[in-house]
Amino acid sequence: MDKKVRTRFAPSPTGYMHIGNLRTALFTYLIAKKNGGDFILRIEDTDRERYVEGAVDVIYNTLRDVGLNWDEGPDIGGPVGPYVQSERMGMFKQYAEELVKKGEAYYCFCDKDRLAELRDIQQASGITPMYDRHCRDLSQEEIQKNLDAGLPYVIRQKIPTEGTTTFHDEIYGDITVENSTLDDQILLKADGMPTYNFANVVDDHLMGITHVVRGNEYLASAPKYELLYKAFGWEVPKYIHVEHIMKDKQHKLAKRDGDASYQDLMQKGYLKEAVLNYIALLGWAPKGEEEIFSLDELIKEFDISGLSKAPAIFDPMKLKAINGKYIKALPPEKFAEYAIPYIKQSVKREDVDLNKIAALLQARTEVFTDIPEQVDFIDTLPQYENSLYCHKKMKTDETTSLDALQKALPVLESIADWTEENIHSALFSLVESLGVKNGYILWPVRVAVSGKAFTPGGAVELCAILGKEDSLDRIRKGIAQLS
RNA sequence: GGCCCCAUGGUCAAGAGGUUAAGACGACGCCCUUUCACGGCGUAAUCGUGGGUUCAAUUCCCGCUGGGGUCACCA
Repeated sequence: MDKKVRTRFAPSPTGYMHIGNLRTALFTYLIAKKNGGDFILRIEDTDRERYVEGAVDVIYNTLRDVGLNWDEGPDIGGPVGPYVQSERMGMFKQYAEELVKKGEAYYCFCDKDRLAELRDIQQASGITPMYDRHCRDLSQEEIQKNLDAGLPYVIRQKIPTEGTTTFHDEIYGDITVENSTLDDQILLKADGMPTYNFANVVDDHLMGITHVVRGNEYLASAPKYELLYKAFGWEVPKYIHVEHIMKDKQHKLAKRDGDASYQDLMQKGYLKEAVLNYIALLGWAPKGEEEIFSLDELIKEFDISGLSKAPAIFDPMKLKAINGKYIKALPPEKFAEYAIPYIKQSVKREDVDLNKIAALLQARTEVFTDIPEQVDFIDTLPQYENSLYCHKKMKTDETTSLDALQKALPVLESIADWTEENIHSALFSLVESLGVKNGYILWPVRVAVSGKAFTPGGAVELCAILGKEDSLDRIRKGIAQLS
């Protein structure tokens, strides 16, 4: 029987959750849960330069918000802690030294100046910059002498000079590269701290990680990882390299694009379920035709074979559409709860029924931030052109509209109890007695009352919301404007 | 530039050596409807390009083109 699946999400606390990152977390989580395994959170906070106050909370909050709950992590602990990389720093030196003993790594005393100079020369002559292995074959005596003299050193990986290295990726298959193209990368820095690549390999091994999901940018360093695992004699985890999320064909979705982070999207009025659902679909395709999935459904549906090899372009339209589906599926009370703050942004008057407005809005809202503009006519009737009254299909124009409004006004004035039902029957009996099409009366009324071409609801609903006095007032204004 | 990866409609994408080349978003058209929306129905791709292999390739191989990634004592 296979051992238990363990996956990990290992973000750097930058204070920003890119949706590509969140998607990686999602896939990582899904692979674990799909196989009844554990999802582990490891914070990679060793980059002090990039440290941002409160950034770890952004990670916690985002993950919790969308329901990606971790089984082990900094806050809840676990058997293979610590789960914050800065607290693990002391443990890497011994592993680097173990590799030196095995002849898989070596001490390097080259200083940064020499390396910079080397790089300059190589670049100038059009060669790919690589360490020239100056210290690779130092004698035991030389090494000892330097060590005794207290010279600073790093430990480098000893890459085979010949042959090829092949690693396996679950979506790309086998990938082979010439060892001669691989650099003798630094494992342990002069300050005794591990480099990212080295720490990653050791941490993943120590934490028993079985599947590594990471961005495609790591594909190029994967052979070096492969070699490291082999050097240690450790079992290599399964790799799943996922492609980037693009803004367009040649640019990755970046922070400045405004759609790039989970926080951006939340601010724009998207539902977290919709965002999670949409990003799952970016670079992954379900087997069937269904596209709307809850997190639990994703666990059932997800399969690595559906992952794409090509980058995917982020499509705000599609996100909107999916968000709209989630909004329509919301219980009306829930929708009202979300929508009312947005309605209040443009509706300040207090004599209108916000819940009623919300009910009208639900079927025609794709994103909450669209709401204020849809209901801005409620507080004040906007200026509008008489051309709004003209509708070829309704066969209305300025003349017929004036007539319609003049006929509708007294009928509406006579309504004692201003309810939607009463308005409806009053207007429809007028239509009937005149023997005209519904639109003959209703279209002009709606225009007069809203001043807009598109409104959330028809004439009857709008009148009911605005109240008798305001509705009649607006109709009178319409009559005046048309006269 | 070296190395690696990728390439089906505007976008996300399914797909198999021989199919009418799914579906979704968007677009367009029609229907429903008191507008818009919602809903329903329908329309639009020969699979980047040039060569192979094959009875047959969009599906396999090679070149080209295009795009992406990567080449730090950063993570």
